[in-house]
Amino acid sequence: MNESEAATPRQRYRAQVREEVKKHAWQQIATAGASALSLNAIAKQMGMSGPALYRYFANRDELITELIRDAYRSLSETFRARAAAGADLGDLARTLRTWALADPQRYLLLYGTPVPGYQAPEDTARTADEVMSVILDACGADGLPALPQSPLQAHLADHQAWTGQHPAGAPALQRALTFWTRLHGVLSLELAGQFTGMGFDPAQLYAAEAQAIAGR
Amino acid sequence: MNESEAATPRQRYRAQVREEVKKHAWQQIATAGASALSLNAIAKQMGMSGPALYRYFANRDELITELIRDAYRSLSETFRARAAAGADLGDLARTLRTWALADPQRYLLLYGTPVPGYQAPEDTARTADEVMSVILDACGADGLPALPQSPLQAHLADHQAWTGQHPAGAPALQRALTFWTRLHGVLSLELAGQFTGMGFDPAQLYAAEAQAIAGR
DNA sequence: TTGCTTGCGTTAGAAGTTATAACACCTAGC
DNA sequence: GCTAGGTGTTATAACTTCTAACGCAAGCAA
Repeated sequence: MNESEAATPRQRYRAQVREEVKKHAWQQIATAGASALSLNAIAKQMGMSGPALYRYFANRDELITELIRDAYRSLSETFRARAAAGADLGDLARTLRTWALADPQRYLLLYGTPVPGYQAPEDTARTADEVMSVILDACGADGLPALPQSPLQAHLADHQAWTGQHPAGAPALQRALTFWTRLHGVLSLELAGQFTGMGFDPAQLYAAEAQAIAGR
Repeated sequence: MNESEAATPRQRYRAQVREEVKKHAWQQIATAGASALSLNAIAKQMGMSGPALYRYFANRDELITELIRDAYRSLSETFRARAAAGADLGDLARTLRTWALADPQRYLLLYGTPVPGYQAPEDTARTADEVMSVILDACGADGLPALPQSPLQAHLADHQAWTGQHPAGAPALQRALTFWTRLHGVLSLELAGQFTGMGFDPAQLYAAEAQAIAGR
């Protein structure tokens, strides 16, 4: 938004083209995965020659990073909107699955296998923190099912670099992390197709895990 | 083994070269990920010209498939050996983490983001079933911590395509699946580097999850 | 209105990649 | 010892990313 309503016509045009490039990029990623994304193919689809795209993105990595940025923003906005509408932890779990299934490769771009050594830019980490912050808020609610007592809570209480200034107690910290890892566990295996042919419904497995952490 | 002690010297040589190719492939994967694996680069490392490798692997996909096959075999053998030595479910959890950390990209090759549409060959599915079978065995033991009752158990009892002829009850089925998804959730996020900078120790989170499923 | 600057798209090209084809050689086995 | 099959070679096609050099045209300013 900030980009497309820029002052000069050139900036507006530029923003518009960048958006179109990203649109085609998402299409390619959805069908063949991020590793198969080709700047050249995108350029051809848009009716221009390959090197022209480099006016808009310095290289392939920059485009992918921009896609990651957008994906994090989308997830963060979705979560904050639901939280603002009064969602509890269980609602957030369902929201996450809906968001992931809407575009599996988008989820996997954020949480799937990264290239070894890839360093996410600073601002995406901050957007990811927004997501975690919403989860932490919801983990502070009353009436959530008990989690097994474990030495983990003491450890987390002593190592809260990731919580920022969030005033969450040790049980909430454990619940938030567990929320993340358990739901990601089901979701990523489902999206990777590891459950296909096994016969059961991944949604029910997911729901059971969500209920164990977030209750009814 | 079966391959390298083959009859003719040519077959023996062939098997030897294939092994060396795979060795270099694993090195490349470990440092740059599977998507960066280059047959050409491997050939140069081995002191031969690019196309020579195609005598040994029909194409890149076939090499990667072979690596996946080997990885599954390694995991299955590791698990069956531990089980034969009397390992319980908690031991298997620790075994899994050790195996994964020994070569993160090997774990991610099996359980990370796949190329959309990639179909694993039949025999790898069977090797993966061996792993699940060992887990199911361990899930049938007495004295494991209770899992929350949920409609999932009824659903799993009705949809057991994946259990083969394994005589496991519904609680064991749920435990086995949960073992897989929860441990994978922690492990994959850790290997993907999602915990770096958060301050806590992933091993403790993993241990807590392992204990919740497998007990002490 | 007349420039001038800046940005955009082009082609050309270097350095990679996967993969096929055609050819030479060597070796294993008859 | 000879022959056939397996192995490695080079050449080539069709891709990829990305840089360089060029021309054009649109926006901005005097």
